Amino acid sequence: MSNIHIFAEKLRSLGLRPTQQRIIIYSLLFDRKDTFHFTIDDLQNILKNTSTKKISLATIYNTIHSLKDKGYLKEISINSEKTYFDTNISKHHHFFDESKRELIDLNDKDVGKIKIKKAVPGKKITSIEVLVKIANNN
Amino acid sequence: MSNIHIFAEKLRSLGLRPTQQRIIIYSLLFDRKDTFHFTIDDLQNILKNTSTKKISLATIYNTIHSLKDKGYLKEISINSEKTYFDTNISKHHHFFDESKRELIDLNDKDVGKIKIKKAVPGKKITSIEVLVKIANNN
DNA sequence: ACGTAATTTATAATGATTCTAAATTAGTGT
DNA sequence: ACACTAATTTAGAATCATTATAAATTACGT
Ligand SMILES: [Mn+2]
Ligand SMILES: [Mn+2]
Ligand SMILES: [Zn+2]
Ligand SMILES: [Zn+2]
Repeated sequence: MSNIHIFAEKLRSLGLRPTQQRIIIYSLLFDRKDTFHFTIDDLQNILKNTSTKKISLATIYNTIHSLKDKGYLKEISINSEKTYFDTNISKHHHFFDESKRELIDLNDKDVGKIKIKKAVPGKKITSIEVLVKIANNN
Repeated sequence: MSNIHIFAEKLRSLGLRPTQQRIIIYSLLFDRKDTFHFTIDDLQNILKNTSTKKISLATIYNTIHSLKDKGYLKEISINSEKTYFDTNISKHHHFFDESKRELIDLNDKDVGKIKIKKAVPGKKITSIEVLVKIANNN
């Protein structure tokens, strides 16, 4: 059973035709052990360097947005300069390394329980996310 | 002692000439009791509706960036659609109302102590920020 | 293989932000 | 008050990321 076939099935199960481009992108994003945090620009560069097949920028955007809409990617806003995507769609938090300007996952268990002592009338909490900025020591 | 004169002195003390445009913007931002969260677009609309003097978009950007660079405004990224600025420069957290798409301050004291149980070698924590998304009940 | 709809692609359009260079204004000295 | 100079404002152009368009290609059921 080749990975490609498995990815093709995954895509099909999402209602997305397993095109060559989607399989290449899907395997780049998900055929790895760890969470992958990336920008569209990152992805474009990696694809340029690792894939023989040229994938247009429009297709990169289309594919990422499809995967995001299907709930397979999370979008993360850290600053106005870049938009990040995250293959870890579970509830979790982040370190942001100000030096390398990259995200590192903080498991939900890595953060103590967060107590919110204020409520807004008529509103309920839908999510709580912590962003921990880090920089080089000294 | 008019407010305008006070604002003029404030600006001067920041190394910014108290021009008519800056005084108008400064008083709009800071002559209020509560924190003000806004986008450039918000500011432009408010100025259009409240000020007789027309202020160019370039000047709005210039002024906001000057104030941000001087540490009098904080920039906040919630999502990729808009960039928010915050007149509250103290360490604090936020509610983000998904319905109204607006920010509400969460005082540092309104959030229980946050314990980060993971460290990154060679890195130190420079800030911890919590974003609590809220939506209409039911 | 054929037909058709889905997808990809090059390219154009958009929108927010930044840049540019000319016009205006604020502060200084007379 | 007037003149001078540097700082600031401004309209408009440039840039950059993202989205839209519409023609070419591909996937897939028949
Ligand atoms: Mn990169
Ligand atoms: Mn608004
Ligand atoms: Zn993550
Ligand atoms: Zn705030």
